Amino acid sequence: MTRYLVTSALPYANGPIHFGHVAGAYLPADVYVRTLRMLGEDVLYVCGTDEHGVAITINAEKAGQEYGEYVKHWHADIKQTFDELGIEFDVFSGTSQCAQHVETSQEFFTQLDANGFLEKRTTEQLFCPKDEMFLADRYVVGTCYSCGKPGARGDECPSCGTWIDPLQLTEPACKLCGTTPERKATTHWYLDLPKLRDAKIGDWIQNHEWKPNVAAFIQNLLDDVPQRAITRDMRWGVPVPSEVSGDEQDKVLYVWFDAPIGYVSFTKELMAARGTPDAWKDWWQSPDTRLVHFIGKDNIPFHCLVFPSMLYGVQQDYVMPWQVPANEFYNLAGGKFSTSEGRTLDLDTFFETYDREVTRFYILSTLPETADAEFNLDNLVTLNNAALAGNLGNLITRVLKFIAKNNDNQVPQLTEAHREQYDTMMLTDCGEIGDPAEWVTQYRFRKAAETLIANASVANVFMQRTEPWALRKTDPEAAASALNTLCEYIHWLARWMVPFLPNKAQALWEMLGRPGKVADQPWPGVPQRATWRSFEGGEALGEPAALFPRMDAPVAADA
RNA sequence: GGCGAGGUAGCUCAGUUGGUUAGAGCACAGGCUUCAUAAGCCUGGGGUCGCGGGUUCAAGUCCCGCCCUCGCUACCA
Repeated sequence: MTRYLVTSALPYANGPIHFGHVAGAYLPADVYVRTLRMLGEDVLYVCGTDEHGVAITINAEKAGQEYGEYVKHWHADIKQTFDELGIEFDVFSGTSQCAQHVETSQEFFTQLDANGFLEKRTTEQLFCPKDEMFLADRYVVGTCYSCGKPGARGDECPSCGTWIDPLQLTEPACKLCGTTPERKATTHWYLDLPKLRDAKIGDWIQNHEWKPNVAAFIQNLLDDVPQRAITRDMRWGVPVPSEVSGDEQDKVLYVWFDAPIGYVSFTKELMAARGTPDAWKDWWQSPDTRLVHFIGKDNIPFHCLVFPSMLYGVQQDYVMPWQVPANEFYNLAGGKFSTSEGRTLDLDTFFETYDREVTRFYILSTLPETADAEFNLDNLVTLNNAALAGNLGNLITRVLKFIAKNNDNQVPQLTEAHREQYDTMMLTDCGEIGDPAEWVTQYRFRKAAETLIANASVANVFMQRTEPWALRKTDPEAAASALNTLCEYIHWLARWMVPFLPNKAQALWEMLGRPGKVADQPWPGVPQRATWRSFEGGEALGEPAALFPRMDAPVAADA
């Protein structure tokens, strides 16, 4: 049986997560997973924080915290944001916390080495004699040899954008203590991407079907793949396995090497917790698995080239990615979200004013699927008032309050004589609009959200045409039948809403007097004339309430 | 510097492999309705598709040049 193994890019445990991340990799994945589950598919959704790397050690030291303490803080912070937005993983671990991660990463490294896909090389690097450590990447600062300006980092000059070779920096200095570093030889391992490309990955990439924006991105990727160093001289990280390292001391796997392996080790952790420690193989080493990576576009090279190369290179029948529905970037009205530049929203304050699920729906409606898009508060308010409050929400209250007032809050009776006419009226338009899930499975989430609203609109038209408020005076049976039909349709909408608005869907479910969790219902698909009705008439309804209060226009931003 | 994306109605955006009068939502105007969250329904106005060339019977859609905006550049999706 087909299995869907869904991952979202591991967020870096170095700061709060923002809507840009949410829109890029997490919210679409969550909607996808919820939809597949209701469709009856076997799905596993894996994520966790990426907790190694130089940026974390620098910032933890600045904050005066232990590395482990530092990443746990951000792990919890990030997890809370996901909880607030209703993003639910099967496992949300972390690369420094997961018990299986070190062993799994080391196995990858050892196997790649044994299979001839690693190369060991010795080069000169900068070493700080005072701190007694090699100055990897951003641990070294200096004057740019290209533009002559100070402030260049060991990897890149922020002034002119030149990709820096730290050995050539003018007046290099240790970022921690300012000491002038010296050159010292060090040995590292390199992932032989050219060899992996020629062995398999090149053909695989060429022949794989990618989402259009992904295909455009990776087109030139293969021509000039370099070998990449996958080890670093530091202590925070997964140690290079001793059987390979030999005499080399204090070397860890480079963070981008061990991070994606987290997808595998977190799966192992989950299965171990479930008491079936070998079950991870059913997901990672089975031809029945469809591996789907949700990422932002900056992660395309990793997930389309590097990680597949690693999965192939260990030669243990790992699955290759099935789809990589990468999104473009989601900006904050006018510029990008950036924690470091203060272009960000304080989510705690934000959620005091703006409903979480409305926010979730707005982000889904504006996802950067094909091009960069932006988050705009005015548009969020407009979407809420027009589509959610005016269309979907008002449909629900106008029908249910009418029934509460005039039919003792019970589902009105359908008279057989009216069934065909009302089925036709309701289902013809709805059939043309179609099933939101069909768009979800094509990763067209904006279109899916739009389809949900368009379907609600069908019922507003139905009510306008049948006019039950007038009809009940002239033909009560017809009026009851029309209202019965509207109840059926809202019953349908409640299930369609689940992936997009999970809590609102549940609230609606209860207003309809339905027991249990709506998320446990099977996906209803497009209503079919012969089978779509399920109310007998006479069922007690719950208390009708407005699901989507109107919002006031936001106060003009002081930006 | 390298790479990439985008410039389509007032606003936010759709526009498959080039093919009849360029679409949606919001906003705006007029009409209808009163069950409902000043909500709903119907109709309408509004665009020489960034600029200049080219290919073609036919281009928003392909090619060349230019202008503008933005992003990435491997440790912020």
